[in-house]
Amino acid sequence: MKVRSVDIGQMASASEVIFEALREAIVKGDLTEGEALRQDRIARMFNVSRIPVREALTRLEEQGLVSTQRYRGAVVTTLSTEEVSEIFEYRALLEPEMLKASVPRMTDEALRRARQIAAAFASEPDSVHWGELNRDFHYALYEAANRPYFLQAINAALDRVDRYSRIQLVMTDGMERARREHEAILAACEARDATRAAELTREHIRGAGRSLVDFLVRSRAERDGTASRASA
Amino acid sequence: MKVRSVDIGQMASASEVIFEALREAIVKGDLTEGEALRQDRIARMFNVSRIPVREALTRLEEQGLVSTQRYRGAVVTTLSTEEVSEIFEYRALLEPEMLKASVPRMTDEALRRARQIAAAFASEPDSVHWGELNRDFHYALYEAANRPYFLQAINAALDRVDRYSRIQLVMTDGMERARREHEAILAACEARDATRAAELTREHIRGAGRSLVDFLVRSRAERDGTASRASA
DNA sequence: ATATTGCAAATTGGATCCAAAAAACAGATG
DNA sequence: CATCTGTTTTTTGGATCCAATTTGCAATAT
Repeated sequence: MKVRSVDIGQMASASEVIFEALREAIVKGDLTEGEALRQDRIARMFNVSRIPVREALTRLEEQGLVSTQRYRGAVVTTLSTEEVSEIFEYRALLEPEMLKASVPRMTDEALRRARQIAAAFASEPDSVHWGELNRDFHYALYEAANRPYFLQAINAALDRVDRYSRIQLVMTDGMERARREHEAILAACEARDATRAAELTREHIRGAGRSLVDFLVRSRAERDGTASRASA
Repeated sequence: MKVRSVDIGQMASASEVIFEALREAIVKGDLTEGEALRQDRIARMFNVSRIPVREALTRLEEQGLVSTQRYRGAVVTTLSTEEVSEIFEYRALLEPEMLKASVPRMTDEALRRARQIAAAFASEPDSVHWGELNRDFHYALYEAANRPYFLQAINAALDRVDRYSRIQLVMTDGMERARREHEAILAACEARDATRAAELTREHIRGAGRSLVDFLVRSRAERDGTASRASA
């Protein structure tokens, strides 16, 4: 009898493992902006040579999560407030369009899943899994649009600003507000009102962007202020 | 006397050179879809080891220009008609927005440059530099918007579909039509009518997308037809 | 004390070598 | 003849080694 082997998912390559680990660490904010990523150190952490580490860093650079200078190594990218603002404008353009395409095609099953995730938001007001849930929620809404390129673009944008969003969410009332807005967007989807869902999404993103930029401007001004006082 | 060294632009790394060369070859269509990219062969072409070649291929994969399978190497990406269509929708969303932001900020100098490039279109109906000119034209129009992330996103999308566009342009009346539409967009910019310029751009891209997808569907159907006849 | 110069250490980019996997091929078997 | 099987060849992923460059630091000069 032929036993179909179960190895559907290939054993991941070393560089893949490292790439995913670093990517998650950066997105979640465990690696802070400006932090240097030494090839040798990372290689030892994973018990591999520097070669797969370099491949992972190359990919991260291509995604804009780290920036490297020749012979000087890689550091976690720091986004200026202008860049954060631009990325939110970008999301505010793409995501409503995505949702508009998705709503007419969403199955009841997809709506149920989205509602389930929305419920999880309410029950878990701590921010540990917030980013994860946020992704899942948006993914559940956008999935039916069946636009892989759009989805990838949206995810890339999310990756870049996620760590900033997380900081802001816990420091302000952002979490409660996001929960309410998600609820409204989901309700519009359930009512099959694509236009309204898109409009709400646009405002949701614009609002989140504004308050994040605001938060960054203030906290950076303060930091620079104390820094200059300290150095003076 | 202090002589400021002149090496403003660092000597490019080997992987950078290879990356740019392969990228251009793929975008221009010199490397055709599905073509295998052997590390060893490329390494010998550039007189380097496989290491910088692998870095270049990793970057190309991250940009979606090649796709690799573990232990099986890299091939130039083939886009389905659905993917081409989606990328044009994406461009049709981003580029008008970009232009709308750009028009109010365009200097007379920028307009002059754009007009100069538009003139070059007319004088050089051959398609050799068409893609190049097309990029330059759009870049001249979008530059003033001062949105690097949008620009990068647009360029990435252009890179993916450029080689298909080029084929279609020479096979149909696309070149003449594009020239006319560019003229109209530029006129709207010169009249500082951002809304109209954006609308024309959207239709320009939508139209180009439709006719390209149409062209691809037909030429691929024919190819598969002859192929199956040949193999039968 | 501060700026400058000349090593030494740390770090990266690339070359060479080796192991693992896939593809190509040849012979055996139904 | 098609198919299976074992072997050889090709090709990729990763380890180790070396060269080029930057960085840290000490000694010196101003």
